[in-house]
Amino acid sequence: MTNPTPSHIAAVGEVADNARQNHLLAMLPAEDWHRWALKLERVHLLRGQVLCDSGCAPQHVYFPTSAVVSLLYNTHDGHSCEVAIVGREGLTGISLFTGGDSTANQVVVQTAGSAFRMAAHAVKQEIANSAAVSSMMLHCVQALMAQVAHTAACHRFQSIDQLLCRRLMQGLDRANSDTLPMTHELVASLLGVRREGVTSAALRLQEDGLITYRRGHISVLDRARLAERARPRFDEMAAAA
Amino acid sequence: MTNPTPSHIAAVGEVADNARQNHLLAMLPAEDWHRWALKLERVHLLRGQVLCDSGCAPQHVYFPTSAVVSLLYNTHDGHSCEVAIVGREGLTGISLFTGGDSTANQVVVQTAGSAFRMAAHAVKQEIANSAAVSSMMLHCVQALMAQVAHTAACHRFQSIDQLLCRRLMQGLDRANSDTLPMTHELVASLLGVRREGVTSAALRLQEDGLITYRRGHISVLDRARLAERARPRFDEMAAAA
DNA sequence: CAACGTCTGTTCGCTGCCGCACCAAGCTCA
DNA sequence: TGAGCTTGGTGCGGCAGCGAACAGACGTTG
Repeated sequence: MTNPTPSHIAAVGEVADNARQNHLLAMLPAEDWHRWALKLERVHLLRGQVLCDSGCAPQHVYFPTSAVVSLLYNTHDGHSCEVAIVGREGLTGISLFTGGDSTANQVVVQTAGSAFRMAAHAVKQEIANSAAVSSMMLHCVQALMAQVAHTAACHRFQSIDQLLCRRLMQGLDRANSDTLPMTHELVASLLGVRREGVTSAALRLQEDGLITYRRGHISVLDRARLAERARPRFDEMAAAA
Repeated sequence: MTNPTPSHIAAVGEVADNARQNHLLAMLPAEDWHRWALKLERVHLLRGQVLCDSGCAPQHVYFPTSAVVSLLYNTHDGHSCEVAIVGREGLTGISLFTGGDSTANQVVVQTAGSAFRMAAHAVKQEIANSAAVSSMMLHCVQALMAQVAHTAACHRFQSIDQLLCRRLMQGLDRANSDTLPMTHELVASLLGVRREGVTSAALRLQEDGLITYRRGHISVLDRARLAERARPRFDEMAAAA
């Protein structure tokens, strides 16, 4: 939407204004940020765009601002499911940091939007030169690990209803509105379940007034009850007792 | 089994002899290893021992040699399942490195055996002072992440049979013999399924000559076919075609 | 405006897993 | 040696999710 800025100075100004919408970039100390603003590039990410394929080394590290991306695990038999989700609170491409030059995960854009990116070689330089930067990466790794472990547990114990609730919450946390741009089909592929399963789960949630939806858009009406429902019923029993 | 060594020098010698059975310790460059031998402590780990509870900061980093430990994810409703497994190829307590001072995961000893450990504060010093050490930690994080992501996918797509095969393979890779010391009940709790489910899966595997077992011990007879069976049948179809 | 492709709703039979209950065969320890 | 706990084997009803197939509704595009 914004026109290309005519001068380099103005471009840097724009970066400064917008890039800090990403929480990680916002937390960078001034001395690092000064260099970073020159090395960051603003990009618009399109839904479905593959930022990094499984088995490949990332070419860039992406810091989403309004975009939301998924980390997908592809099995050798063609199935795939989402193991983590990254929005303005994080970054993609930590394998550049952890050293193995390829990720097991495919990184795909789920919600179109803006992101800032830095080339792989520049990131490696920054990591080597700044303690604050590598500390940032470490926290990111920690958060990602927790998220993936949580996903593993949810995939074992939760019903489709619960998985859907949880996924909607995750999307909501990273979106600007209460409406998420996703079809039942898409949700199904992220959760690793059938489309029909998602449809009937969504119907139940809609009947109960938690969400409403139309062709390709799911709107959350009652976030609190959605969060409650994302957790196993054993909880409710304990709470009721 | 070995008696406590009378002198400090002898103790260091013992550490040098045995600790390097852990692959990470074995790869440390000589200059780092020189310091490490003085800071490492040999411990014998007992089955069921909790090395670090979820929500707590690890007191030590453990480098298993003959022991095998599990990383468990505990849900708030009392369920739990294994998200990763660590043997002589790795270490526990990476959260000391990634910075958040608590892990989401509980670390429990599955197979009794030896390990070497270093106190948390000493580890932090080492990480700060040696590039080789932090590189080692990074690779470890990478490997762990891959393992957890794989677990997430398996929990979604695999049957109990496949989960069992996979878990036996993982155990085997880290054991000294073909016999794993585990009951059906234990396996069930690690996989997050019913004990009966494990029993019937084990029966099938036994009928097919892949394993044999008796009270608390599972022996793998045909590792190749076990590995093959751990993968979804879609693979076999593709391979057959 | 009409045609087409995408998205959602619905059905049916089947399978795998769950929860429960019970029994038999080890192993351990007094 | 015998009591008692642990471990493994079995059966049964029930349900959630799968696979496949089809129909209607929506939106976009020519």
